[in-house]
Amino acid sequence: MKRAKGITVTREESIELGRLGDYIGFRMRRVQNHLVKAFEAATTEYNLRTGLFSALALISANPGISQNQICKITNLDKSSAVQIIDILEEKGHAVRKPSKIDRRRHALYTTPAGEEFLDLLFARLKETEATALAQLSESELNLLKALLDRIFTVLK
Amino acid sequence: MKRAKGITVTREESIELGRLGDYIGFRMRRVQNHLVKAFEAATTEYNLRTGLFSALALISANPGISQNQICKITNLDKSSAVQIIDILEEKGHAVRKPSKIDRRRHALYTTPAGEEFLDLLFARLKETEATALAQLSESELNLLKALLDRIFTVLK
DNA sequence: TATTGTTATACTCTATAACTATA
DNA sequence: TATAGTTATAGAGTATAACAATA
Repeated sequence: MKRAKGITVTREESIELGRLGDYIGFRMRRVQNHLVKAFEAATTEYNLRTGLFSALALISANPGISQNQICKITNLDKSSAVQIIDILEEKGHAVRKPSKIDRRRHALYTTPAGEEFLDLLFARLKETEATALAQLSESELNLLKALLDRIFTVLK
Repeated sequence: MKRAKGITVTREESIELGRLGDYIGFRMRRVQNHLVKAFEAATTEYNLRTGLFSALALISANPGISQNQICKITNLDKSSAVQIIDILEEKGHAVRKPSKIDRRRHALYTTPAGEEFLDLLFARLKETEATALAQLSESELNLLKALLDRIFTVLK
């Protein structure tokens, strides 16, 4: 079963993963790389900046959220958040309004155009994942989610 | 159970993930972010460049491997590979030798120092993952690996 | 003609620090 | 004093294209 670890690059040459193959991190990264690339390929026309999709989705799910709160969830730097919200405002997908509870903050809201765009992006994401995860059954998918959540909960 | 999706940022404010929480990609990224950061924190002293660890591990597992073969496995660009192998050579962890089968290629080999360094890095990785994955049982870990591999096999 | 490795370059993303206005 | 947001800047990573040597 040694072959199972190898990846055939050409007909002749097989490359061993060695110890690398023993780690969850490496296996997750491989899958993650593919999912990210597939989603990027499906959304090249929108030239999505990293973090923009998550930011817009979080604003939609939490009307009035602040830039700082987005940073805390997404591990984004606050200066990157400024750039991303700038883009969202330029494209008319979100707006900054003054916060009523803290005048230092901006309260962020999606626009109708932003919601439409978000629907579109989620549709693309769904297609992307459906293709990638087609080989897993419903219960296996739920299992995978549950395991990932268990790990995440501990890490937090 | 609505609260289960929220992440408490302060005592008062809970942030909803909304539709984002429905996707495997988002859940994997969260976990992946943490694993990567934990490993980086455990190896800051070595100032590891992205891809360097994988490259060294692949050279170790495949003595005589070419730069191009490494690129194919790791999704690294060939110009990035040059930089990484340069660093590995400077630090005395790997060497380029002329390939006997193709004079365009370099055949890459680890040095004893490189193997020692690799042992050290794998030990750090093992500790990192052990902490992160402590809440999963042996069988759950194997299950997670198997599911990730099933997905990867299909993607390839 | 195509591939391996190299070099140079430009672009994106990230990290940092200094600044303002508020708390 | 600390926090939210802004700005500017430098660094790291990635992508691209042009090139030489070899297949």
